[in-house]
Amino acid sequence: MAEVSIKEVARMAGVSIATVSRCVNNPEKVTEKTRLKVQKAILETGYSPNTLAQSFRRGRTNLVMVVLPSIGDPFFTDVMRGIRTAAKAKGYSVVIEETQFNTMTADEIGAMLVSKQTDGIILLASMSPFGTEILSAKSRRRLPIVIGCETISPELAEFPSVHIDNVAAAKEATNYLISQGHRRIAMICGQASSLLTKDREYGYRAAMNQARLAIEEGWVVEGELSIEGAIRATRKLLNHQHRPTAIFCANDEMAIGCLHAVKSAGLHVPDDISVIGFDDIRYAEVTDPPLTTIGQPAEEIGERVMYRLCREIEDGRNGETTPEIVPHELIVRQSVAGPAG
Amino acid sequence: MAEVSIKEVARMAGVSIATVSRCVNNPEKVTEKTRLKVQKAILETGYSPNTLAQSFRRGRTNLVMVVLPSIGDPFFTDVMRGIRTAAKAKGYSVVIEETQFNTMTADEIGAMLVSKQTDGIILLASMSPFGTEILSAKSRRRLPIVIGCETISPELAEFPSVHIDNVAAAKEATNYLISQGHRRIAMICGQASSLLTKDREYGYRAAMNQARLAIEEGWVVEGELSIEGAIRATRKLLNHQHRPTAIFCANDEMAIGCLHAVKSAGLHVPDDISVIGFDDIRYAEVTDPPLTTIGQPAEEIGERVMYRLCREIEDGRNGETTPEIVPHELIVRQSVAGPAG
DNA sequence: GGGAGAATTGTAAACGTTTACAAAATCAAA
DNA sequence: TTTGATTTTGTAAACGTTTACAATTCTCCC
Repeated sequence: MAEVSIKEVARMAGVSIATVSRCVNNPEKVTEKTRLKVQKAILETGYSPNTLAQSFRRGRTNLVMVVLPSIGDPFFTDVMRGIRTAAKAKGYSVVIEETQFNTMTADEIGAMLVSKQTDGIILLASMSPFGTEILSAKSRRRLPIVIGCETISPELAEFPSVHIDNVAAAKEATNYLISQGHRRIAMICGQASSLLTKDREYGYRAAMNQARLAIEEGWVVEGELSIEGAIRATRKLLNHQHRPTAIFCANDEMAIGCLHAVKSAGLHVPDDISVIGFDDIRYAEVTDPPLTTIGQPAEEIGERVMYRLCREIEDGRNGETTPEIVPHELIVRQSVAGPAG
Repeated sequence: MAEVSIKEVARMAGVSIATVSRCVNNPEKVTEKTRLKVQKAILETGYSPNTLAQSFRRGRTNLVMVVLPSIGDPFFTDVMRGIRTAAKAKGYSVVIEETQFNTMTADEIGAMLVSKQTDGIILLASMSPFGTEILSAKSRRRLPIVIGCETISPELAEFPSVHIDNVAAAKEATNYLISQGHRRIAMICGQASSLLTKDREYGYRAAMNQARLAIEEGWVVEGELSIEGAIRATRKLLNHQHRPTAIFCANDEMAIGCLHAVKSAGLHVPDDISVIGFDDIRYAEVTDPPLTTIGQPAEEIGERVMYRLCREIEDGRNGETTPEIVPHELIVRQSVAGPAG
C-alpha cells in the first residue's frame, strides 16, 4: 500500500491540492464546509503529509544537532534530557554527534555539517581552533549555533551560550576544602583539549593562590574524564612524595574513579583523603562515601540552551550573545573532612 | 551567501545538471575530461548537494530512529555507542526517542512515526500491545523494524532481533547464588511493563523451582529500574519477616541502589547480604564492593542490531526473523559470598 | 438585480535533485 | 568513408509540497 499523497485527498474531496494544503496548514483560510469535506477525505485515505517533501519545500528539517563529548557521561545525559524536553515541546527532533573527547578534526566537522541538514547546532563540546573557524563561517551563513556547558573561548564568543560560572564554582569547591583545613590540595582535570576543565583548573589555581597555598609539581594531573583515567591519576597522586590530603576532581565520573583508587590503596575517604567532585550526577548520592560535589542544573541548562537555539532559528540572529549564566551549588555530603592528623 | 545549487555548477562547468549529478553519484558513467571540469566547478562554487532535495527525491532520509527506555542507563548508552558506530559506517544518522520506561501510548507512537521520516526503527524498549499493533502495520507497509535487547513477546516475533538469552542468564545468576549456599534469595525487578525484566524474573523463578527453593511472598519486588526505586525495594526486603540472604537485581543500576540501601541499613555486603546485578555497566567495577553481575556485549548488540536494520532497509524484508542470540557471561567480583552464619 | 469588495478557491510555478529516454558523440570494423 | 554499436551527454519529467497570483464565488448594499 503506497503512501497516499495530497493529490488523492484532493480528488476524493473534490477540491484542489492547494485547498487541501491550506486545510492542513491554515485552516482559518478555508470555509467550514470545505474543511469538513477535506477532513473526511484525509481520514478516509489516512493521509499524512510527506515530511520529506515538506522539509524540502520549506527548507526546514525541524532537526537539530547536538555535539557532545560523550553520551556516556550522566551529566550530559541529563543535559540531553533537558534538550529533548524542550525540543519536543517545540517540535524538533535531535540528532547526537559524539566527539569522544577528541576535539573534532576539520574534516569531521565538515562532513558532519554537510551531510546532515539540520536547522541548528548545540555545541556541548570543545572544537579545535580550525573547527571553530568552520563553525563561525557556517554561522555567518545563517546556521544558528548555541553553546552549552563548555565555557567560551574567545573565538566562540560570538555565539550565544548558557552555562554555569565554571571558574567561580571551581573556586568554591577548592575554598571549601581549604575551609575544612586542607593545605595540600591536588586536582584531577580532563585532557588539555577540554576547555571546560581548563576553566575549572583555573578556578582551582586562583583559589589556591588567593589562599597563598602552594601547588606542588605533579599535583595537577590529567584524568581523561573517565573512571579509568582517574584511577591512574589518583595512583600518581598517592605516590607523590608530598601526598595531598584532598583531591578536587573536575567531574564526578572521575571522582568515582578517584574514590575507588583511594580505597583500593587501603586508605579511607574522607579520614585519610578528602575527595570533591563536580556535576552532581545521580551516582554521586550513592557512592561510598556519598560524594561532596558541585551541582549544576543540568536539565535546566539543556532546556534553556534548546530554547535559545529556537529563538535563534526562528527570529534569526539578533546579535545578542551575552551568555546566560545559571547557578551552581556546593553539595556537601561525606567525602570531605578535615585533614588527618 | 545563498547555498549553491547543482545548476550553478552545471553552468560553470558548461554541462547539463544531469551530468553534474552523475559526476557526484556515478562517476564511472562520465568521461574523465568532463569529470575534471565538473570537479573543478564544484570546488570553485563550494557546492554540496542539498540533502533535503536528495532525501525527497530518493525517498530515503538515511535517518534511523531508536526507541529506548532511558538514555540515562549506561547499558543503553553502550548499546547506543555500538549503534552509532555501525550507523556512521553505513552513512546513517540516528535520532533517539525515549519512552522513560513507560510503554508508549498509541498516540505517541503514531506521532513519532508520522512526524519523523526515518528509514527504519530500532526498538530497545517495550511497546504496549496497541503500539505493537501499529508497528506491525507500519512494518507491513515496508518500514523496517528490528528489535534489540528486549526479548520477544509473541506479537513482536515477526521482527528480526538480537539479544542475549535473558532467561538463561537470569537462571545462571540465580544458580550462582544457590551454588554459594544461598537459600533465601529475593529479586528486585523492573516495572511490570518491562518485558526485559519479566524474562529475567522468569529465569529466576525457574532456577529457584529447579532447586526446590521457596520464593516467599514479598521476595519479588519492583525497583522501577532506577536507583531510587531499588533503594525503596531493598528497604522492603530488609524489613521482610524472612529476610533474604541474597538479592538478585534485574540491572546494575538497581544493584547500585540496592548496595547503597543495604549499607545504609548498617549491613555489610557481602557478609550479611549478597547482591548480584545484571548488565555489567562500567560503574559495576568500582562500586563498593565491586559488583558481581551478568555481562552483556552491549556495544556488540548495538552494532549487530544496526547492521541487521541496514540489511532490512537495503534488501527489503526477506522474511528471516530468527533472533540473533549473543553470549552473556557471569562476572564474579566481590558482592556475593556465602550466607552468614 | 447589479456591482463593489471581500472571502474563498484554483492554477501553476517553484524548490533541487535523480533518471528514463532521446540525442549526440565516439569508436571499431569493414 | 560508412555503418553500426557503444559510450557519453542533454532534455525533460517527476517526486509532494507550498504559495503567489488569478479566477471564482460569496456578501452586502444600493
